[in-house]
Amino acid sequence: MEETESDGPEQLALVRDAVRKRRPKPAPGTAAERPIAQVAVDMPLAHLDRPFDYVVTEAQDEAARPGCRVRVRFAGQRLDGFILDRVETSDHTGRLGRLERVVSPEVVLRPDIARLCRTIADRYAGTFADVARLAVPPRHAREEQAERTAAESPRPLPAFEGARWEPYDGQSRLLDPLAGGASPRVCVPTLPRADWPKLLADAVLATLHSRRGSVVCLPDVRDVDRLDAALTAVLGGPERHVVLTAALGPQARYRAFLALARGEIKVAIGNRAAAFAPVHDVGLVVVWDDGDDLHAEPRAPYPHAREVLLTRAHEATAAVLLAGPARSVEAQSLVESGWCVDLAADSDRRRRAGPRVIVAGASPGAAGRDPAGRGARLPHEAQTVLRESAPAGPVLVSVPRSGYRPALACRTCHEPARCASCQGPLAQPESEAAPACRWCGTVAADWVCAECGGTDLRAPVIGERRTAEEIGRAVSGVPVRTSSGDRVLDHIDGRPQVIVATPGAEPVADGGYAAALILDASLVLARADLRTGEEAVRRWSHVVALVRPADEGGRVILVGSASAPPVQALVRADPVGFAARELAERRSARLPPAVRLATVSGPADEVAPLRAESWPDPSEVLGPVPTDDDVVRLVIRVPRRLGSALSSTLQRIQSQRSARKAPPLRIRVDPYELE
DNA sequence: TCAATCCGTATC
DNA sequence: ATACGGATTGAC
Repeated sequence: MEETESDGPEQLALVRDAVRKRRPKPAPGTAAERPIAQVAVDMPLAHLDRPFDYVVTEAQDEAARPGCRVRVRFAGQRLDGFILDRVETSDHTGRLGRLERVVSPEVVLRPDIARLCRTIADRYAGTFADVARLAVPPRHAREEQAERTAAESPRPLPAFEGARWEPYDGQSRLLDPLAGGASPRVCVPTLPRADWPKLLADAVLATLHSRRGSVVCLPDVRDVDRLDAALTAVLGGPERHVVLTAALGPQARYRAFLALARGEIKVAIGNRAAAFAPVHDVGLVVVWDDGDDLHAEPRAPYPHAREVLLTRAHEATAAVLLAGPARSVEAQSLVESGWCVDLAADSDRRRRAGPRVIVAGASPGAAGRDPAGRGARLPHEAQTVLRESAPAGPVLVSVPRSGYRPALACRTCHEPARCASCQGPLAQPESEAAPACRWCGTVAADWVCAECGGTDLRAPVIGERRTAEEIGRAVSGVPVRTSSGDRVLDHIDGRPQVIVATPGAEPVADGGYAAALILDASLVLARADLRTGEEAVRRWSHVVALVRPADEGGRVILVGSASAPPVQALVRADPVGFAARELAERRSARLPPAVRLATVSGPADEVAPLRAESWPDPSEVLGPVPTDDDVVRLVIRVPRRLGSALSSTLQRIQSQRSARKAPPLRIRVDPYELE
């Protein structure tokens, strides 16, 4: 602390004396200043989810910084933990134990990230320890000790320029404020053929101009790779950002993590786990394609990267950029509440940027009779476009399912075909292969329908491989390739070729696709899920975004029913209008994000009594209804303003259970899917 | 009257 | 999870 004229030496001495008197005299061997460490112990029990105090010895004093890893004795066991804070006194009345060991002085869980973990744990009715495990990768001691090459004198930061952001009015509404240290919050539906990695990189660069860092979450590794390349180009080299993904392996992952934790690098990109990246002075958080379910963590307490980053932006007063070719209902909700500004390009511009979208084939009536669109799967119009466009460049064919004939049914009674030995579903994995069980692999040699005695099979669902065969017959002289699952094509050149791809596996084409076919739309829309429509628009928007604009001949043929709202959203190039409509429906159906909803799953005799819990008022308790096996599910929904009350009630239920040694129930707050 | 055991509760 | 304390039980 600096001495000022009013704080003379005498006054300082008085203050020091007062402090000394208030503090109990440190026992010999304990740290002179702030001898108490508040420790978050790595302990999954909900009723122990709070800090515990330990004494810091004199020898540990220097290394035992808030945020570092320690080892402590807790209830007779040796456990790992993080120091949350160092304080003068403890509220604990009993005897304090000592830190057994300071594992390393490295600050891996800074107080601001610890606070974020706490907020997220509370929002999702989980424990701090579970969230901290997502935030801090396992230690790699060798990497920590590695002698590091002295940082080269950094190249000057390139100037940012707003040309790419012009359609969204982004220079004045995003980039300039970011560079000036402000924190705008925006939602951007990117235009078809937009160079979105560069758009995101521009925003990161502008933020760096205010000496602030950025955190960017993208759903899958291919998206991360694309942004990685764009950042290298836009930031003038690879040294100003790091990639944080599980695919890196433990050592490289920890190296990237340390560079951020030490403040050497201020830009982190990666998949959902990167949301907690210890970027210093975070000025911007970005979520690309926030509607992709890969942003939802599959481990308890199932946080969503978008919610983590929105929380982080709120706590750190950082800017927010939600971008993607479509718009999630959650993002639309943020726009309508005024929390985010909509940077959508005007609709005329949006229409001109995209291909012409034509609906073909199955009339509404036909779709009702035959959701698989049998016979009309590749209608005449689609074949014409395929033949006309193929000479002009690559054509993308999007099919919802991978494999060859991924499902089989009885030709006579249409019942799904089942395995004779285990009742599993039958499928034909390859062109020449016999039908076999997808569960046990048993080949169904002489299949007989258990319902009607029929012996002929039909395929109500066609996978990408068989589609490629059909396309190959329809167009000759053009190579047909597939991209799906574990055999994904990342990128193709602009020569004439047909690519049959499943959602998320579409390669980027040089110069854009001349045309795209979207097949089996009615099959996709037949699913009865909360997000069926939203998900269809999201996936199809990705396809549309890869095709040349209409004035360069770009066309998209969607085979399905023209009257379905998701199809209309595509034809009218209006993903925002669709999201607004979905949100209105969620409001009237009282579903998230219009309300806060939680599910509690577990054994029937343990879940059923929870109906009588003192839930927040007002609330609706639905069920319990049986799910699989012996598990039932209870649904509780409350107005959004009571969301934190609902979460704390759920936390109390888990605490009371863990205190009496009952196993935790499966609790999900705003689950991604809800049949 | 005292040790062995059980059960509930706290875990710093 | 373990560990401790108080209550309970059973044998002398």
